[in-house]
Amino acid sequence: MQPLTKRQREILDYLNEFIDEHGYAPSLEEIGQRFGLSSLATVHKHLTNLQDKGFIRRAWNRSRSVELVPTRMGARALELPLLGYVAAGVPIEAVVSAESVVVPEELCGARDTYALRVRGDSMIDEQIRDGDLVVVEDRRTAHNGETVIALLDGADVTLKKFYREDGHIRLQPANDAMAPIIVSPSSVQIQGVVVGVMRRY
Amino acid sequence: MQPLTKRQREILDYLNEFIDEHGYAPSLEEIGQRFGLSSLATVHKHLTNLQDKGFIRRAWNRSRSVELVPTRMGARALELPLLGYVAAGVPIEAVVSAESVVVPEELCGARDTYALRVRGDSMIDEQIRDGDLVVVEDRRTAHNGETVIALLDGADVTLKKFYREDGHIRLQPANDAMAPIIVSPSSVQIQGVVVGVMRRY
DNA sequence: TTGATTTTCGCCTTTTGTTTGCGTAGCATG
DNA sequence: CATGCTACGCAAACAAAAGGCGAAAATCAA
Repeated sequence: MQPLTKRQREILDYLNEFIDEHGYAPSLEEIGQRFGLSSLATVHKHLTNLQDKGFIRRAWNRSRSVELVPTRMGARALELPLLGYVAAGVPIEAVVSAESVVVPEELCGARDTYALRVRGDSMIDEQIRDGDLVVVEDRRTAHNGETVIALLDGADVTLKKFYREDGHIRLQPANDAMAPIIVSPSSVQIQGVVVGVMRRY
Repeated sequence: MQPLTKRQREILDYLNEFIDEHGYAPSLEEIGQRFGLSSLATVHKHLTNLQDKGFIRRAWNRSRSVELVPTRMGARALELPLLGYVAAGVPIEAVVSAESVVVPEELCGARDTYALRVRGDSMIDEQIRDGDLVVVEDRRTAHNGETVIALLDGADVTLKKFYREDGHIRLQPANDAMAPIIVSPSSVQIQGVVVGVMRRY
């Protein structure tokens, strides 16, 4: 969508306002009157320009047929670093200036947030599949039932559901074919908590 | 992207601010006035440099045609209309100016795209759960295995996997507890194809 | 058909962007 | 130190787009 000039912006704003108020578009004359234009040709030219730039649509030769095309731009989103893969092994190497992903602000946590690509089907029953992108909020503690990025004995990193039970921590894969990992609180380190999932077909 | 000089940074910031405030770009003279430059050539040269370094785009010889190229922050994302719920019943009422959702551009299809909130667990085995947001590309045809929004007999709308088999269409829920729907091609109308999924915890 | 509305056609003025030529200052390099 | 490069600046001439006019033609809806 191309940028507007001052006049075009004024007219577009007026169209917006008028349609919002009346439920239908103004006639050429009403527009001209609003802006003190004595020639409808001028108005018509403006509308044509707005149409060329993709801000409105018009049915040919129909009264009050201008339609605002949804602008759908300028939305709030953040570009999060894509730090690597998660499943097993040691995926989170804080590679500087690696890839990055655009994520809607609503999907991000309050604190530092990053993204990881999921490898394998260990969380399949939690509706997280191979290839999905998980949005991870960087924190060191988790509540029961949350999906976490956990570091085991300073070595392996996995994506599991987190449960604190008496005397130990249970890391539960959401997959019947896999067994839970039960460890002492001292040997597990929470790296982050999954706050969002994104998938592309 | 190459680094900016001090002056270029100032001008880029001003462009940002002006466009954000007015909805259109400043003219060369307005820029020059803001910075106390008496020659438009100076302004012009700055804009050319900014363009060469990839921070702005300009249409040739067009008024107020400078456009900021999306930088790291506030990255490329679209605001798609959230048209309602999908599961069964008739969810897609093209409610104007209803809610909307911010979706990364990468998740959107090429054509018109909108979002729906998923109700129920009919697609649970496809890793789409109750409450998820599906990004739907508006089209009328689908390939085998794609997840589609289908309209049955002009009445019910459902979210199913699509299979064209000899003589009929099979709409397959991804849930063992549910039976597939088998209908003739004439009584099913594809409304759109799911191209993305988003979930927030 | 008639009245309301939109399109189109010249022609004009104003606004805006582009180009060329010239000049200064800072900085790095050979 | 001279040389060349880049950033930054001025002024004027020019070209094109944007904004505007009035009238006539074309279209649509009632």
